[in-house]
Amino acid sequence: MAAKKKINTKNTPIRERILSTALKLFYENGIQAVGVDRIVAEARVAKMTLYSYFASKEDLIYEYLEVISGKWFDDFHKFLNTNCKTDKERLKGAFQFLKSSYESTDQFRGNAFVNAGLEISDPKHQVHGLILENQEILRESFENWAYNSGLNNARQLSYTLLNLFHGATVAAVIEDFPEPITHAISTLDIIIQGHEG
Amino acid sequence: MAAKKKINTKNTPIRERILSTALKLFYENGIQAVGVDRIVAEARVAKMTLYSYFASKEDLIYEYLEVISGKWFDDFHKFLNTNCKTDKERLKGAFQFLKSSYESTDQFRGNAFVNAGLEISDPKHQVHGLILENQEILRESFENWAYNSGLNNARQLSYTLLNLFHGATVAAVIEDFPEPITHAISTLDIIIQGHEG
DNA sequence: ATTTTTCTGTACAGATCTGTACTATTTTTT
DNA sequence: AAAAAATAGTACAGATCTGTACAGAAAAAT
Repeated sequence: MAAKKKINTKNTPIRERILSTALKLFYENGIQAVGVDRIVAEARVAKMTLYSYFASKEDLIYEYLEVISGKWFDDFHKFLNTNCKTDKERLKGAFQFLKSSYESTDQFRGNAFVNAGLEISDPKHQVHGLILENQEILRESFENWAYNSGLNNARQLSYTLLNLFHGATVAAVIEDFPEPITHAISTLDIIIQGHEG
Repeated sequence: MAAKKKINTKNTPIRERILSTALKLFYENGIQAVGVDRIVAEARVAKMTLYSYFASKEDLIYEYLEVISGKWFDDFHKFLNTNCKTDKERLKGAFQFLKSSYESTDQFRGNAFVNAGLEISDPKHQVHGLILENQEILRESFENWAYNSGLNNARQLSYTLLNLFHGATVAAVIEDFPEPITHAISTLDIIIQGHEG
């Protein structure tokens, strides 16, 4: 993979333009469905320029996931910090963030990692490590918040919330409506109450 | 689409062989990732034979979803009828079926409809109607079972269970482990208890 | 202002994709 | 056994995909 080719390492706006275009296209249409030609066309860049910054489409995919991971967690924590005071509020805040993502994104396509994980079926593929890492970070956040809130079975609750999180996301994408997320939010109290006392 | 071409309508074993091969390949690898050449190769059939039974790959995809839908619901109800007596047991049985699917399938890739829905990003695509139909049938089953069990907010509970169902499925695929399903099962009681009395 | 680097645009190689043409072979029907 | 239908196998058209070659224009550096 990624042979001996000199890659331009400068951080020019052009590189950003290519990456952000790839970001948008990969997210909205899926990775396999988007060709390099389309990326360079929408980024208004020569194909050779793209290949001077990225060794291959594979590398571009990998960086896409890295960037979108950082972006997602940034937005996530920013949302939680401005909307939640306690860790218990953060448990619910995570789902409210999901809803706000649906509403603010012009074309909501769910979780980029879940989509990538389902699209790339080979579990030994390079990107699967990154995907698992992300899910684990989110789950651990749930677990910590639950533990700090004095809830019992914090670990199991974290898995439940992660399930619910994924399920609501997927269902919202498929149905093309935010209802599943709304339903998840209104169920949260019941689930959390079940872990109290 | 699907122009004026005479399609062989006989129900020969060859047609079944093509379809079952496509079923397996589409499910395990995704729709876009599997080419017609690979289907005819693994089905040990000439390409023209495939195209004498199916007008296009698009048609094959559509029939794939139809068949796998029927198969899934068949297996689902068969499982429930042999393992559950009451509708309340069926609520849990649905998730036990999911677990048994994971264990019995040599390469578990989750819900074919969810995957197809995520893969085909255009919400106006032909297959999205079929996908939504399936999800609604499952949700209504949940709602009916919940209602017959005397649980309150049966409708909202059905959405929660559907979310949990999808979430556990997706997580199991990504993690390549059945744990998310196990966790979902052990959370069911808590959620159901929250809808009692 | 001149050199050097970067970017563009087109063209193309090689692979792969869907779908078709055509002939030979096998299977089925009569 | 002869005729008809179905299938195989190869080849190929046309489109699309990743990645590269190369000449000229634009930008940056000196």
